[in-house]
Amino acid sequence: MPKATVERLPLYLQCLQAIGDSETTVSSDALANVAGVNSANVRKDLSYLGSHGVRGVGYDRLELCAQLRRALGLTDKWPVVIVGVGNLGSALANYQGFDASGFNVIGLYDADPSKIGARVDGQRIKSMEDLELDIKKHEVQMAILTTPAGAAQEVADMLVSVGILSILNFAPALLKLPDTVKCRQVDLATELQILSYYQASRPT
Amino acid sequence: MPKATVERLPLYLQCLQAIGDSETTVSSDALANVAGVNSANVRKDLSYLGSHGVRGVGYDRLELCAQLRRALGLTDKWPVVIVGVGNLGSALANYQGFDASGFNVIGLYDADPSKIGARVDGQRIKSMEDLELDIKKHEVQMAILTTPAGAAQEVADMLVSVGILSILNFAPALLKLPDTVKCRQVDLATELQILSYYQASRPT
DNA sequence: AGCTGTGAACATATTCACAGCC
DNA sequence: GGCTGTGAATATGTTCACAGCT
Repeated sequence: MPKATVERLPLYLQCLQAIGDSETTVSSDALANVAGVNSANVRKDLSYLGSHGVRGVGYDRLELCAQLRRALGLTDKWPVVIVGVGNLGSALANYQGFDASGFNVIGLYDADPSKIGARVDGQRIKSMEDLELDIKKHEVQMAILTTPAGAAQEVADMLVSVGILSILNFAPALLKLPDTVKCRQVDLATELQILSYYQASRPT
Repeated sequence: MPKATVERLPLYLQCLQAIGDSETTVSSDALANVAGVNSANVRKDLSYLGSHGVRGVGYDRLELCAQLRRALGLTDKWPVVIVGVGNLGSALANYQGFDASGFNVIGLYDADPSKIGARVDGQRIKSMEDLELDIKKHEVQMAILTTPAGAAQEVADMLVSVGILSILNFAPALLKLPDTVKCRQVDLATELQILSYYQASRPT
């Protein structure tokens, strides 16, 4: 499946949720409008799912949701860990959508001893030693990294060494990782700077 | 300038910062290695800056930084507002890199009266009324949206009505905006789901 | 010798346009 | 009539490969 398509599938899922129960069937046009995408593009994307939309009608909403979930590998919930429980880690830990999105936060971890034992969204913050043990025990493969920039590489190395294969990195640091590990970077400065470009080059 | 190039410029800037004072000159190869990009791609990207690298030598590090900044419209600091001061908004407000990235957080705002007056990173949380006034007064064009999903659209509409032209949206909600307004969406569920796809389809 | 800048080749992604089916 | 699925056309992006400068 093309990379560009993969990156749009979650959007479609989100749009279908937004459309809600009202419609039992959804056309590529309707989905395209909500998603802000060309409708031919939507159809081509969905055709990779081996989806069978009905000509003259559209796609069955629930079936399409199920197909998107299956394609994204969301049939079972992925266990994930959150490493670094500052404001950002806490914010993510409090996010109520993990379950609906297909994920299960099995633990929160921090290197700061004074934080250990505190509760965030009902979960006890655990130590970095616990992190290693938990990853191995639950065969966790995905981690969310919300440590300070300075600690990110070191923590990432440890995560990789105990079996983590996907990292969602919110720390403003470029990680050097083996190419067996997939990483996505979310960076505030980067996003603002991209907006700045378009802002600055706006016709006035 | 191509969209793909624009989205890489901040990365180059970050890489140059990471390379630091040690080198006075940087080759496209060196930059490519740090950034994880093909070196021809780097050269082509930089050629859009009208950059003058020196054959046989490379690019002058400081000059290149300056050119990247200029191209991204970061010559003056953009004033930005943060709307919604929950954990996420607080986390972003505490980010120490705004200044170095080219931005200046002029205020934090929340709709919850019980939060108003509290301090985050030295700034007093202000009301939504203040938000409108401040945007107009300081001619703010960029906003970071960190409200709950339910409030995002309403707040966005207000921001647009008082002159905001770029929104960085962290709320898990799809905003409907006039196409004069540029928006970038940062979504936890989306990022995890993309990772899930590659995780699930990994050769085992 | 070492590096940039860039045309040409290739690869990926998007959109059009329409046949085919309900 | 309305919508899907998709080949063909177009647009965008990446990489190669090398001439040209220092």
